[in-house]
Amino acid sequence: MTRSLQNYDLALLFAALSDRTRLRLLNLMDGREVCVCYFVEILGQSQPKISRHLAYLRRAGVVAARREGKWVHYKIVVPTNTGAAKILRETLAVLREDKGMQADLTRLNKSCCVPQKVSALEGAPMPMIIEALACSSC
Amino acid sequence: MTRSLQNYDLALLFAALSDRTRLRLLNLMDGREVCVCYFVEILGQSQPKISRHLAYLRRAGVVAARREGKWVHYKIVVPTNTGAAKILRETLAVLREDKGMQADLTRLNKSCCVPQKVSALEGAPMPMIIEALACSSC
DNA sequence: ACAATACATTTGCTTTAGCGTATGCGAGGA
DNA sequence: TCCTCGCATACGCTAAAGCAAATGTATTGT
Repeated sequence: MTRSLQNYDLALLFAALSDRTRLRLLNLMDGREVCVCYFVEILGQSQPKISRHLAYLRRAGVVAARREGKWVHYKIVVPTNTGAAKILRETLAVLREDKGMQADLTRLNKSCCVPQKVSALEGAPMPMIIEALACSSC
Repeated sequence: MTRSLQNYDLALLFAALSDRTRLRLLNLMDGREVCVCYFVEILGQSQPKISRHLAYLRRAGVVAARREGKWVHYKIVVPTNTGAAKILRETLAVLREDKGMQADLTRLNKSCCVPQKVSALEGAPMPMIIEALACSSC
């Protein structure tokens, strides 16, 4: 059914999406489960900063974390609210048209296909393609 | 064409949408051009507060103001960016399902159909239905 | 058990958001 | 011209966001 939870807190979702760094993180997670170390490497920003923004996204219920040994993987969680889900998916679609976002993805692909070239990523688990974002209604 | 301006500042749009009061204002403007005095009356909040939030929405390019004598009317401006437009329209759709938002609209209809019953609105221009938000592609 | 790795969290700081109160400004009306 | 109305903005404050730097905490390797 196309029913949504009553009175979904849209403002909270938008607050999570209102920061460029967080949008870059979401763009990197679009269709993928990504290890934190990649975020740090690709965005070229401090690890605590990345971690804080990921925590923000987690508290807003937009992403989920999964531990695997030393590493932690993040992926997008599509909201159960139908409208919020559409908004998130449309957001990702808009990000795909942004040059900076495309550049981030290019660097991610370069890094993960030849991780040994990026010393910081030696032995890091590769980003994994997931289908959780398949468009169900838009 | 379905082309969008490169690198639209999504974060700015989301910042504008990340506040409950601003979402209530947008909901009242959904398909309507509304005079500021109605916002003050319906939301039951101070005039400067309403005015500041309207200014925030204006700076984000989400609404436009039109002066008519002493009164100022506000209406939603759908972004030229295709994706941003979809996000805004979907946002309005989600708001329509919110009980609080529905209550706001009920009060707006009551106030504007019998403005003489609300002393604060004596002589105020009525909200005007507009078609600017007609769904063009969603 | 000890050290190193990969993240998370705390601390201290600066910036910005949001609010109430007071004030400014443009458009009528007397 | 002065006053009032409708709205916008400035001011002073408090709370929250965002950052860098330091510290804490699992997990793994030795």
